[in-house]
Amino acid sequence: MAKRPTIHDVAAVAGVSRGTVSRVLNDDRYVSPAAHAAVKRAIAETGYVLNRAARSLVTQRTGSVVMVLSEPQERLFEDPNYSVLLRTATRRLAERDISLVMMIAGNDGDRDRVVRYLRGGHADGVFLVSTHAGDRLVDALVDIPVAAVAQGAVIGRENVIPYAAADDREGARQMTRYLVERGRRRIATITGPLDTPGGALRLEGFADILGRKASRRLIEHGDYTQLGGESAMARLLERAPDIDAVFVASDLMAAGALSALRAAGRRVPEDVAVGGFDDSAVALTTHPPLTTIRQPLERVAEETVRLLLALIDGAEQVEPVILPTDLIVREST
Amino acid sequence: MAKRPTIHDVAAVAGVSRGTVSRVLNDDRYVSPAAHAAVKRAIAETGYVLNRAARSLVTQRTGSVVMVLSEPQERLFEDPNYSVLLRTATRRLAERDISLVMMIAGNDGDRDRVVRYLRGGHADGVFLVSTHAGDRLVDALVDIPVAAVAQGAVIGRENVIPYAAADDREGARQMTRYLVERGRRRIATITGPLDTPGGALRLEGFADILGRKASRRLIEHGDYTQLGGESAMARLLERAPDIDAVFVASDLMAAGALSALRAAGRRVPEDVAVGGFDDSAVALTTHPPLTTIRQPLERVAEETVRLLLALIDGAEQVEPVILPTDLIVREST
DNA sequence: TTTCAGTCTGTGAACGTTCACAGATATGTC
DNA sequence: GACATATCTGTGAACGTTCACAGACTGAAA
Repeated sequence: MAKRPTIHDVAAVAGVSRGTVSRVLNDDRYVSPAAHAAVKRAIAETGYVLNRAARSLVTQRTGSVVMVLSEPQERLFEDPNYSVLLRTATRRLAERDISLVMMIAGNDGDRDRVVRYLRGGHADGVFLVSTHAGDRLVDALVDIPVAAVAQGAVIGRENVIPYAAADDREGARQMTRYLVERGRRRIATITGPLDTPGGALRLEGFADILGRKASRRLIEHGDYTQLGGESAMARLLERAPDIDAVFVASDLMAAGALSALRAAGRRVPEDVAVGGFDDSAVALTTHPPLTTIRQPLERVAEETVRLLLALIDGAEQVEPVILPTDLIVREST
Repeated sequence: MAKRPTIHDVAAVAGVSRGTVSRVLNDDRYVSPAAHAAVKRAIAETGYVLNRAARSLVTQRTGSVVMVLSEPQERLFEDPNYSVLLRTATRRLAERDISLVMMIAGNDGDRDRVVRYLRGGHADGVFLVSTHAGDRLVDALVDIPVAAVAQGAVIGRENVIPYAAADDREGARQMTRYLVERGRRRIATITGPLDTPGGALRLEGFADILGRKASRRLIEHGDYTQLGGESAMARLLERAPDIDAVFVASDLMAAGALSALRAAGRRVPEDVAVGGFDDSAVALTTHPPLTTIRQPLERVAEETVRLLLALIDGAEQVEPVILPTDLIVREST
C-alpha cells in the first residue's frame, strides 16, 4: 500500500512547482493553459486527492457544516420529515463539496459537545433543526464565529438566527377556513408544543379565522407523537362532546386522534371532520386518509441551505424565507 | 474577536511545554499529577479547543466516519428506520468523539464522490446502509484502506463487508409459522426487492415453513413503498382470489396491502390475515393495527457501530452479528 | 529603446498538532 | 555506592497545504 501522493508528487510529475499545482486546485488566476493541462494530467496519473486537513489548517475553513437535531429521542424516531431535510441538505451541500456532519443535542451534555465542536472551528456553519424556544444552544451560538441558520423559526430568536420555513400560520388558516366552509360549527384544535413554531404559529392561524369562537375549551395540546394526539383527542371529547371538527397540528397526532375518535364511536368524517398538517406518509396509511396541509419541505431545506451558504460566503445578513403551503383534501373531512 | 488559543498558549499558562500538554490531551502515560492538574486548569482558563485538522495532518486519522445511504430518493423518504439508525450511530460515535458525516450514493456521480472522499483519507470508516447487491461502491471499497461495515448484509458480499442485522430469515419464519398455527391455509407473500437482505431472506424464511406450498402463484414482489404494496396485493388477489393470509415484508407495504384489500371488499382479519415486518410507526396508524415482526433496530445500529470501532481500532477481522426478532400480535391477524 | 502593466511561476514561512528522541530526576537492587 | 530502570519533561522535525512575495517574461505604449 503505497503512500498517498501529495501535491509535491503531482508537481514533480507535471514538471511545475507546488504553487502552480495549488493554483490549479483552487482555480486561481494566472495559470498558463499548458501548465494547467500538465497538472490535470499529473493529477489523473498519480491519483492525487487533496488533503483537507492540511488545507484546513492554513485556510481556517473546514468544508463542512453541522446539522444539529435539538430533539429528544422520541420525535426524531417518529417524524419522517427529517429524512427529507437530511437528504436534501446533503445533496445540495455535496454540490459545493461541503460535507454534512450530524450531531444530536438531546441533553445538556450533547449541547456542550456541539458548542465545543463549533468553538473549535470544526465546521463552517450550523444548520439547526426543530430547535425549541429557550434552547441554550442558540444563546451559546451568538458568541461563536460560525454561520448559523435554522429550519423553522426559533421562537424568540427569529432575528438572531435566519431561517426558512413553511408558512405555518397561513397553512393553519387554510385548514380552518376550509373546515368552516364545509359547514363545521364547533371546531377544536390539537396543537404541538407551544415552544415550537409548528405549535405556536398553527394555533395562531387557527385563532385568526375563528376569532373568539376559538375558546380555551376547544384547544388541547399534544407533543407531536401519535399517543399524544390520541390522549389529547380523548380529553377534548370529554370536555366538549359536541365538537364536529378538529384541526390537528401534525399528521402523526391526527392518526392518534382518529384512534381516539373510533374508540369513542364517532364516525370520521360524518360526525367529526379531522384535518392534519404535514402531508407526511402517515396521511395515506390512516383510515380514512387525511385531509392535510402540505409543506414544501424539500424547498424549505433547499432555501435553508442557500441561506447558510450565503452566510458562509460572507453575506452580512440574510432575510428569512417563508414558503406557501397547500391544502390537500382527502376523506377525513 | 481574539484568536483561538493553541496548545502553545495552554503550555505557557500552565508553565509546561507543548509536549506535556499534548500528552495530557491524549491521555499518555508519564505525566506527573501536578503537571496534569496545571494543564487541565490552563485549558479551562484559556478555553482551549483542540484543532482537529492539525492533529489529523500528523496522525493520518480524521476522527470521523461516513454513513453512506445507497438508496434512491423515494425509499429514504418513506422509511422511518433510517432515523433510528442515524440517531443511534451518531450517539455512540459521539461518545468516542468521532463525528458522523452523511453521504448519499443515489447515482454513479454520488458514488464517485464517496469513493474520492474515502480515497482521500477523509474518514476513518464507512457505515453502509441498505446497500443493494452488486453495488459498485462495495467493489471500490476493497481497494481503499478504510474500515467498512454495513447495516444489513450486502448480498453477495457477506464475507467482504462485516455487518449487523436482524434475523430476517427467522423473523419471516416466526410470522409464517404463526399464520399457519392460526389455521390459515392459503398464505401468500409480498416480498421486498430481492437484491436486499430484507427481500431475499424474508422470502426464504417464508418458504422454509411452507415448503412446496409456497408456490410461485402466491409470491409477489414490492419495492418497500406503500404504493408498491398496494399494487402487489391487487395482483395477488387477481391471481389467487382464495388466499386467506398474506405476509408482507414491510409495514409500509402492508399498509398499502390493507388499502387494496379494503378496495376489493375483503375484511381484515376475518377474510384475509395480514402480517407485516419492521414494527415501525405505521404499524399503529393502520386500521386495523398490524401484527408484525419487531426488529431490534437500535441494537443493530449499536452492534454495527461496535464492529466499525473494532476495525478502526485495528481488529483484523470481525464476525457478523445477527439479532433475534419478536412477533408482535395486533388486530390484523 | 525604455517603461510599464499584466501574466505567469517558484519559494519560504506558516498553520497547530504529534512523535521520536534525548536528557533529567527519582526509585530500586545488588 | 554504583548501576539499572522507571518516570517525567522539553525540543526539533514532520505532516500537506495556502499565501504573500519576489522575480521573470511578455507585449504594448511612449
